Amino acid sequence: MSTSTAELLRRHGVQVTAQRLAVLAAVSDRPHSTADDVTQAVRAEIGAISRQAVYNFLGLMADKGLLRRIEPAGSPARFEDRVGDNHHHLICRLCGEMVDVDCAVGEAPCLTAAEDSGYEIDEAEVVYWGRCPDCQARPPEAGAD
Amino acid sequence: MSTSTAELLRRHGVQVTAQRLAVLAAVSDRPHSTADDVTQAVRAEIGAISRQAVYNFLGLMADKGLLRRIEPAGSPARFEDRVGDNHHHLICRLCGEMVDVDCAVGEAPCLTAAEDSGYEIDEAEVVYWGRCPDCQARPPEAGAD
DNA sequence: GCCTGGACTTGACAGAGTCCAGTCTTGGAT
DNA sequence: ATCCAAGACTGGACTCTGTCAAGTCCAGGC
Repeated sequence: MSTSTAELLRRHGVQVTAQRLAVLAAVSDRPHSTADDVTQAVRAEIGAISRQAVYNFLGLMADKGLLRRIEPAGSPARFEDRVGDNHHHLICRLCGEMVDVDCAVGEAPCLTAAEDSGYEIDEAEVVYWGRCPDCQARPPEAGAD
Repeated sequence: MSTSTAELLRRHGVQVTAQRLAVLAAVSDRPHSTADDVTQAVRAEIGAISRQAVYNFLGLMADKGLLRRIEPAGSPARFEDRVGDNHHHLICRLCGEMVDVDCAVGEAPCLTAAEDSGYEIDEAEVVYWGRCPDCQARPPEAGAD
């Protein structure tokens, strides 16, 4: 798939490098990765990359709309390559695990505010908060250990 | 109203101090304030307070459900004393200005995810992104000046 | 094979928030 | 009214994310 990934980048006027392909592969392999997760993964894959290169490229891709940046409360920014559809996220309050939730409506903005206060709204971002199955199963952690 | 504010705190088993009353007053006066905004306001009001005291108390109040903490992407945490209802926020992408939007449903979670993946959902957080009236009126800022 | 713009690296820096040790204050008990 | 202990406040160091800037290196067009 790397070939078509490279194609995709060139088509968007973005130069292709080994680092960039590895970053995209990492995000694709582990959706909802943080910049740091990506850096680790890329280093495991191609040996080395600078923090800055990762930040630059992730930011560039997010600007181009080829990656989506998610910034949940209390967490560093996360990235995913599922773009173009308008899905939302479900996040566990305890462990931070995040999963995708399809949007019933399908296109952004998928909700209309009751009163827009004169704002020109282009997106309704929805985050569902709760407890994931694992954290429900293993709940209180009452000072055990 | 400070008297009843003090009452409220005691009723929740929270000690009352001049700093705390000033912090609550500041948040009440300027909803959507950041911790730093609050610190500035309190210093103007009672002379001095430490950053730490502000963070501790805001966190405590948020835990008790007496204040609500909002953490929009790209912004430090903001606080408001409008709790108990389930309203949402409308944020300007350009200037960061934030306004409240009433929730049509009224209680959390106000939306049901299409597929909950086994999660136990307790809140649906909605953020509307757009451009505020001011930024629409004064748009491109095309490298002027 | 050369050249130039863009990508990468390194290191310093900034903003937001937390941790910790010591001191001071609140508010219940005497 | 005074004393005392819990817990609030202070100041400073520290961590974590992310950004800026200067210099070097490489992709890809000629």
